[in-house]
Parts: sequence; C-alpha cells; structure tokens
Amino acid sequence: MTEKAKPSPETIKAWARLMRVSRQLMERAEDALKEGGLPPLAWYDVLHELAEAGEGGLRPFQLIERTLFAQYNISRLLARLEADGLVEKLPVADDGRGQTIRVSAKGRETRRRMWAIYGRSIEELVGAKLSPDEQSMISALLGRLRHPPTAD
Amino acid sequence: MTEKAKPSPETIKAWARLMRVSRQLMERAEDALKEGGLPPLAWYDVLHELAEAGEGGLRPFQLIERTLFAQYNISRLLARLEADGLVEKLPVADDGRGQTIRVSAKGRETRRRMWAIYGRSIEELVGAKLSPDEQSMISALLGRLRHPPTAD
DNA sequence: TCAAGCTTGATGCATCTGCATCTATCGCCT
DNA sequence: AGGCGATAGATGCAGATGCATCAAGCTTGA
Repeated sequence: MTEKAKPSPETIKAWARLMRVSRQLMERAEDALKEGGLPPLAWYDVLHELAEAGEGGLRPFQLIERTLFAQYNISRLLARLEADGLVEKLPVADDGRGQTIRVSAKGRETRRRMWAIYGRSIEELVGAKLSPDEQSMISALLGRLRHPPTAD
Repeated sequence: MTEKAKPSPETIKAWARLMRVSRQLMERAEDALKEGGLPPLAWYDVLHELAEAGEGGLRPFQLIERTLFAQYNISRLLARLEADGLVEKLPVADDGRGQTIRVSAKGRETRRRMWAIYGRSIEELVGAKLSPDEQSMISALLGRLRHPPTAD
C-alpha cells in the first residue's frame, strides 16, 4: 500500500541517462537536417504519418493521436506546412468542422529528402553503436516504460 | 569504407521508442511539477548542479558544461532564477567578465520541494516499471549511445 | 606596451510553445 | 424540432528557444 516515493540510485541513473541521451541524439539529428537546409524533425513526423495514410489523408485529430503533438501545435504546424505547399487541407464531406490533410507531391519529395539525412543519422547514432540484439533489447526495455502500456 | 546509410527496421524501432518514450516521460514529470505549483524541470537541473557545487558556486560556463543547455539559455535561465531569489550572482575576483552563481537558501528549499515530486515521478515511471537488473541494463545500453562516449 | 584575438556573458529579433479561450459544428436526448 | 453538452480546429497572449551579434574583459606575442 505504501507508495515507495524515493527512487534508488540505479533508478535515478537510468532516468538521467534516458533524458540526457535522448536529448543529445535528437539534437544531433536536428543539426544534421539543419545543415542540409531541411525543415525540423517535427515536420518529418507529420509528413511521415501523412505519407503512410496515402491519398485518403488524415484528420488533424488523427495526427494528434498518432504523434505526441498537442492540438494547438498541430494546428499551427499544419498551417506552416500548408504555407510551404507541403500539404493541402480539404474540407470534409460529412463534418463541417473538420478537414482532411493530404501530402502534396512536394511534401512527399521533402519527406524523401529529409529521410536521406535523418535515416543516416539514425544509423550513425544507433545502428552503428548497438548490435541488433542490443537494439531489440533496448526497444523492449523502453517499451516497458511507455505510458500507458500500449500494444506493438 | 562504404558508410551504411540505411538503418534497419530494428534500428528505426529503437530510435522511435527512445524518442517517443523519453518525451512522454519527461512530459509526465513536468506535469507533476506543474500540478504541484513548482517550476519546470530545467530549473531543477540548474539548482541541482549548484547545490552539489556548494558554497563555492559555479560559473555559468561550468553549468553549460555540466548540463545540455546552450549559452544563451543559461544566461536567461539564471536571470529568471535570480529574479525569483533562488540564486545570487557574485562578481568574480580575478575575472572581471565573470560571475559566480550560488544557490540561496530559498533556492535550496525550492529544489527540495521539487525533488519530493520529481523523485516520486522517477520512481513511478522507471523504478516501478523495471527491475534493478533491467535498470542497469538500460543504463548501460544508453551509455553506449552517448555522444561523445563519455566516462561514467 | 599595446593591438589582435579569444573568452565570458548578455541581448534584439524571429520563431515556437503552452495555456486559455473562442467559434463553429455535431450528436444526442427530450 | 430544439436546446445542450461535446468535439474540431483556430488564435491572442505570454513565456521560452534559437540564432546572430554585441560589449567587456582577458591573454598573448611581437
């Protein structure tokens, strides 16, 4: 019943490493994109989801479910993507409030160019550092930390 | 010689989990602090370093070395901390450019209150989810991903 | 000694985030 | 049908971040 409040040193260390390393790696991936004159990672996430969704596109609230973005964040991010011609907003037939977001050809192309850089970063930062076994080990351990414990 | 450019699915999965889980957990820790009416995590990091440094305090550039903050970020963060009376800036005897930052009593107290919440979050989010062995396993794996490969 | 260049820290500006709130539409329930 | 709460998405405002640059003080070397 008594909720244990104080984390052990080992727990603290795992936490600290998780926070520090993830930020470092993220930053390095961002830097690589910037150096290539490409948009930030957040754009990739959205373009990726939309590309997977295909011609049907996605509603903004579906993007929110699939990513970790807040509602207002998606709203403005989509505005920027639209301004850059990477996505288009279509009215939705049976819901006057909603819209469907679809990637444009330019959006697909941008995503492709981002992936060339981003994928290379991932390979350098993780693929080259851990064996396949270690990679699945860390995936499994991280999976246990998800909240809430999701499938996959 | 040929740099392998394309990450394997397993590598991508490890990357995706790392990014997603770390953000989720960070967010939950932030939320807990906010709910307790306490300052954000960034403040904790700085107060923590300063508390460890003791009476001697630290120079801003030393904080930059010890944390992942950018220079301008530290500069403004310290301004906010000073405005809240959590730290004091002292001139440095042998370097007219510099300053020494020292935690105030109020700063120590704030850190203590933050840790009560933050520590509990860490315990809930990591301590309760992984066994000690798993925790040291994930620490070790994350350690391999650091850049550059540092000691400890 | 003193000019050139480096280090320390601050700051103006643009962008991005977080929070709260707003508008418009929908679905339900009576 | 009509009204009410819920849902979809946008937005005003304040605070935070990133980038470039600045000012002040230090160090070095001819």
